[in-house]
Amino acid sequence: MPELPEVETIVRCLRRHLLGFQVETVRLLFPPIVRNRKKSDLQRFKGQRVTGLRRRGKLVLLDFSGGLTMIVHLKMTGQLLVSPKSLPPDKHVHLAITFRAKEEELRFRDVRKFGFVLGVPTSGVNRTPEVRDLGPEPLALDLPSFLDRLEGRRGRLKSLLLNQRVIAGVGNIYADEILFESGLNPRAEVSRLSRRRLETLWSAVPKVLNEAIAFKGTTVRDYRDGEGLEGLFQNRLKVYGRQGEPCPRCGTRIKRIRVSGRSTHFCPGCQRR
DNA sequence: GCCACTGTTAGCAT
DNA sequence: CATGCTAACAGTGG
Repeated sequence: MPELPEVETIVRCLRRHLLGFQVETVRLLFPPIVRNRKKSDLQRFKGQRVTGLRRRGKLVLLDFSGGLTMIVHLKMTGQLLVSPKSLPPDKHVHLAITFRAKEEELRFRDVRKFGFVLGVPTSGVNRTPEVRDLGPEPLALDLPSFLDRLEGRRGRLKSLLLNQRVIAGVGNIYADEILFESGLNPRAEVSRLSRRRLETLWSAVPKVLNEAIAFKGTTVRDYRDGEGLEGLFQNRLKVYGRQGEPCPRCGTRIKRIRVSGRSTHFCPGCQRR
């Protein structure tokens, strides 16, 4: 679920709550969510202070003193929650970190268990495959670099937006919204798009993502920020989940189709190609 | 109860 | 190498 705007919102929220606190205990309740060979690697974080929170694509990076970083991917249903220690965790909480002189603990909760946590040296973050294989950040991507990335690519336009090696952070919801904003068809063949259309696409990407960040992300079902709060952008979605409703631009009924295995929402009126 | 569906992506097939 | 499908898991809704 969490795509770039949701992860960005979580990171900003956790920053306010966790920065400077020193880890007291690390409780691993469901070891398979840890991607390190040795699950005990996470115990190295004990005694370290939180020095920073960052986002890369859809990954959350928690930096600690002692040169350690915790990489978290929330996949479909993962959550990072700051919860009172007095509130008993439910069965979907797989990791809990307590801090000195803090009544709340940080919990990694994930109903579907697709998400993961990985402890690495901060100096090696960019060399870990999860980070290394990501494309550029869409909010800091100039037009020439964008066009370079698409050079020689083929396939459906939507698959391209979803490909994290091309651009990092766009998922199913925002891919649909970006394509609507651009007036481009999700099934368009990438290699046949004019330069002008690619330019339109390029400008729509940060436009949609920044607006979604301003509204603290989209809650369809599971997404919550670090405080357990829902996003507000779901009310402002133009096409995602709005099949059967009139297009806000031209009034045509929004359709829902399947593109490379993903449910896809678009307006047949203003996204003809 | 059964079946289809879900916001991601690794791993395999083509 | 690039691109396309599917399964991994759990829950929900028809």
